[in-house]
Amino acid sequence: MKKTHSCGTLTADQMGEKVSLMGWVQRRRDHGGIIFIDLRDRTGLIQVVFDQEKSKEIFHLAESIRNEYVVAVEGEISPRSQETINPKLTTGEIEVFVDSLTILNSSKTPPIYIENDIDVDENLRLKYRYLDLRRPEMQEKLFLRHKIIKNIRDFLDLEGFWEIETPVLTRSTPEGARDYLVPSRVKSGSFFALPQSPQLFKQLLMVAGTEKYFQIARCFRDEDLRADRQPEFTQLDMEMSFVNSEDIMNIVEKLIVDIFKKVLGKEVKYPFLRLPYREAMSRFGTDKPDTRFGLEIQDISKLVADSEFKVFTGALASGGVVRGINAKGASFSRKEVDDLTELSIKLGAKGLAWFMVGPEGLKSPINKFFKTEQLEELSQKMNAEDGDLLIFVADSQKVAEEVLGRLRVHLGEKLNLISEEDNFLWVTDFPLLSFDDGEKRYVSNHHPFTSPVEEDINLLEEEPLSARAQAYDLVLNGVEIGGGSIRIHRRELQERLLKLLGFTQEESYEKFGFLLQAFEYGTPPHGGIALGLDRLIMLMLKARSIREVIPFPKTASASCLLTDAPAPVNTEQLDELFLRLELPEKEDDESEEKGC
RNA sequence: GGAGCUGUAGUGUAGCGGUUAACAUGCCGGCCUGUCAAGCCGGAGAUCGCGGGUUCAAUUCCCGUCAGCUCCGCCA
Repeated sequence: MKKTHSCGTLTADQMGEKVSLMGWVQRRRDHGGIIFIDLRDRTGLIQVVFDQEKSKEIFHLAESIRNEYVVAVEGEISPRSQETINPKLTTGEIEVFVDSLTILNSSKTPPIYIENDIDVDENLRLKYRYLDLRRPEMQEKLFLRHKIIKNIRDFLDLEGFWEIETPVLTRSTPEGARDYLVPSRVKSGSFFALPQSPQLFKQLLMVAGTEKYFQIARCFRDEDLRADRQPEFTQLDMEMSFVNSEDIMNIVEKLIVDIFKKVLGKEVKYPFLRLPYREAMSRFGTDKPDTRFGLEIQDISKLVADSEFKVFTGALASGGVVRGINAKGASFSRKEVDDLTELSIKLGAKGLAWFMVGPEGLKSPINKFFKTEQLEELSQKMNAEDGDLLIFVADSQKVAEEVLGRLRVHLGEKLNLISEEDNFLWVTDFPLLSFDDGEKRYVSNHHPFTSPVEEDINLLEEEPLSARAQAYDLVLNGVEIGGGSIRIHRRELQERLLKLLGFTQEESYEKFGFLLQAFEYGTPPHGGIALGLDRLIMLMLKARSIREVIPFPKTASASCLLTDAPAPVNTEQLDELFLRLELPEKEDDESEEKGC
């Protein structure tokens, strides 16, 4: 017997046709003399009917069927009588009268319901992921993920990109995230690292003359997890030769517009806003602003400079700033304002100055430190209206931006100001370097292969922090979904950068010699970008976590509840690799010999 | 590494210093020929995450631990 049709695709057009269906039993309704089964496959449900009078034998077999049994049925597509049509089912006008039944497999009662909108511990969903993935909403996610990736491939193919694979076993390079290491058996004592991204290989592909490269690349970073971070994740990795930043941003915009249109049927507005890093920080307090709502940060430093309020003037005197947000229409209670203050302190502020706006103007315990005309000016600058709440942080610029940036998002959510639209933007003009106080050296903001802006190259040695990078981040709804840059393609400049980052010449040659050498053989100017596919798909499908769009994700402690990985290995395996474990003392009973 | 939240039949929840640990759903059995969240009747099912402490008595209070989730650090 062959499956001839899919359950959810059958319509009244096939009326009278004999069909053979195979799938899972969603539900059985046994009325004694007649049994209904909702048969499910990945396309949907259809009702199949067993009539006692048609065949005692088949009917008897049908009585033994339970949920999630896998069955094959043959029968005729029949119309339902008017009263028995089920408008909730796409196949609700028809049903299949069964004249042959085979039970292909039985099933235990599943630990989770195979249906949408279940409210169940994520533990269970992950442990029985194969059942969780049977649920229609998860199947939809798998399908759309497939569609998105297929569209990306089609689009980039038409644009002349070649999909090229790069190694997963590669070498550990300094900078960046913690590497996952893989010991070499053949070269004892040496290790491969799993790639954090195919960065250097894609640059070498440009040296190799491939001009336009892309890859749906699995990347690995051994860092702690978040709702939008997994230790292994998928990037759409791209690189092009003979291009500038604009070229790359343009092609990515086209790509995004194309997949939103083709997969979701949504029109995305473009070109995307380009926001210089400095402006993003001062207006939104973050380098990945959510611009779906207002509540922008205002600077009132000048305005309050000659007030009597020591918290403000003190911060200004030590080189800080006073900045604030008008929480439009917040009309918070005193308790809510106190909670907000507490949150600010948790975020790193020393406190929160606030004014409630009433019909007579600003009201606050700190009113007395300001002259009437100062309050008036403040009102105007902040566009204060009855019912608003003005909040201010006085601190270093860095702290004020950071705290207000977070408060802004918090308020946006609390005040329900965030619209459902998809809001893309580019953040550009990042500083090339920052100074790491802990390590006492300059570190790359993007990565060490990012090219400075041409006219800033001469700043590198005397004023390194002022040099801008030819880098750009793509942000969607306040989530960073990608970043890229124009790369350095000349050995001399790359060596200068590495030196600036604190690498000795020996270290540079040892770690990056292959790249520096490659640059000596006619490397074209090039640049690229990597998009976090899981995050993009999560946002496209309005999922709450990337775990929802990754078939087999890991938990917050980076383990797989389905396979129980990672797991100990036996000593023979370690011996082959010349490895010996030296674990921190901890009463561990019998954790040896598990394997997978 | 740090903080917070959660953990009670298969599942989702309730509960309380002393109970026969409750409800819904699922499961099992019976009845039932038009249901589609089928219905009716009956039944089984819980070492209250784990360990320790306080107490005459702990699922309940305390401490620790494990697991999951969220956030901070970390994530070129």
